[in-house]
Amino acid sequence: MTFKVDGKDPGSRARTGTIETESGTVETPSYVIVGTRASVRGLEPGDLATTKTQMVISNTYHLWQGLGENLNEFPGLQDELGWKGVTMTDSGGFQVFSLGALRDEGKRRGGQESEVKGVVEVSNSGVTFSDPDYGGEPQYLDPELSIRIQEQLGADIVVALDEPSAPFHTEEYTRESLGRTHAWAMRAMQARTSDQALYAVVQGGAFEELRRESARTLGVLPFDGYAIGGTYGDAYGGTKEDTAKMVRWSTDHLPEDRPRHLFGVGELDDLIDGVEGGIDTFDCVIPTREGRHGRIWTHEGYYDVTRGSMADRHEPLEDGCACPACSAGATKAMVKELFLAKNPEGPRLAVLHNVWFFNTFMEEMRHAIRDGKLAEFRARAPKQLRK
RNA sequence: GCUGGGAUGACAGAGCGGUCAAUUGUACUAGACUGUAAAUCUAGCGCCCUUGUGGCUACACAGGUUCGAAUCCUGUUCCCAGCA
Repeated sequence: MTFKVDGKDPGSRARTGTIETESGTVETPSYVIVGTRASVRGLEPGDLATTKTQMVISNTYHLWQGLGENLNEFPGLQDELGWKGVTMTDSGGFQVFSLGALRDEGKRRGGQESEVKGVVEVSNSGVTFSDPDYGGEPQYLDPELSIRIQEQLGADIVVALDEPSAPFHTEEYTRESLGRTHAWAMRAMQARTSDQALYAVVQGGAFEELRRESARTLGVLPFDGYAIGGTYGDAYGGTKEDTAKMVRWSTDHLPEDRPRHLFGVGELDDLIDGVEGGIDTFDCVIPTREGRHGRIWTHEGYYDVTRGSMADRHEPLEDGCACPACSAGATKAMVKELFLAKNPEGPRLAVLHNVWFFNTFMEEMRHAIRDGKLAEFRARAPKQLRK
C-alpha cells in the first residue's frame, strides 16, 4: 500500500490524497462502508459497485466467531463481498468495548440497559469472549490471533487489536488500557507475515495527555497507517466536541505521510470536523443501519421514509439525486410501501441511497478541499436537524 | 324460509358477570441508532381536564336480569355457513 497527499486546505488540516493498493485506489477523504460479516447488510451482490464505494471494512470478531473451523476455507473478502475493491478488516477491538465495557456499564445503543453482562474479560495478554450469541463458550483472542485471522480474511488493510477507551472510563483505567493497546500494536506488527498494510490504533479517551502520548508512541513506529479509536461522536456519553478534540490531539503527532482513519464516525458534521482535523478515511454503520431502519440522508438533513405522510410523496428520495435507487425511479411512497410490506427491497433502496449519498458527500468534500472552498462547504452543509 | 354461528376501538382479533377504556398484532404518531448481538429498539395511540388510586362516553341497536354487563336474557337490524 502507498499513500500520497496531493492537496491541502489552507484553513485547516484537511487534505486530499490517494491510497493505492493491489486492489485499487482510494481517493481520500473517503467513507469506508461497513460490511461486518463480509457483506453489506441490506444490499444485494453487485449493488456495491453502483454506490461509488471505494473501500469496505469487515469485522474480524464476527467472521472468526461465525466461521469457526471454516475460517481456513474462507475464500477472501473480495470473493465473499462479490466486489473487487479495496478492503480493510477491523481487529475485533471494537467488540472488546461493545460486548464488554459498554454492556458491563449497563449501556446499550440508545441508552437501553443491556441484559447480558460479563461477556468480555481483558488481560494484558489478550481478551476472552464468552458470547452467548456464539454458544457462550470462552474464546480467546489476542493480537497474534487477530493478525492471523485477518491474514486469512485477506483485506488490503488490517488493524492491530486494541482496547478502545470509553467515555465512562477513569483516567487511571484509560492509562492502564492504553498500555495494553500499545503493547498489542507492537505484538501485531511482529506477528504479521503478510504484505497487508497494518494500522495501529490511537486511544487515550478524552484525556489530552493520554491521547497525545498514544499518538506519539505509535506515530514513531513503522505502521502503514493509523486509526483513531474510542471517539464515538456523541454516542455512549461523549460529545462531538470531544471527538473533534481527540482527533486534533492525535493528528498533532501522527506522521503526515501516512493515512489516518477515524473509527466509527460518523454523521455529516462529524465528517467535516474529522476532515478538518486531518482524517483521511472514516467508517460508520449509519448509512447502512439507519437506511435499513428507514432513515434517509440528504443534502437537506434526514427524514424517516416510513412515516405515514410519505404515502403520497411520489418523488425521489432526494430531489435531483443520481443514486441507483433514485435514478431507477424509486420514490418515497414506493420505498415506504416496500418497508410496510416487509419487502427487503425497501431497506435495499434506502441503503443504496444512503451509501451513495455519504460517498457523494465525501466526493464533494474532496472537490471543496482541492478548490480551497472547504469553509464554504461547511457553511452550506446540511443541518442535521438533530436533538 | 328454517337451522346454526357472528357483530369489540383505524384494521385483524382476544375477552365471555366484577380486578375492562378493554390482551395481542398491524397501521398510525413521536423518538432512538456513530470501528453492526440491530430489515431493530423505545414510548404513545376513546374524549376531557385542575394529569389523578380523576371525570365522561364506549364493545351493532333497544330493552331487561343483577349491587355490578363487552360478558347473561328478550327483541330488532345486519353478516356468514348449511338445508330448503
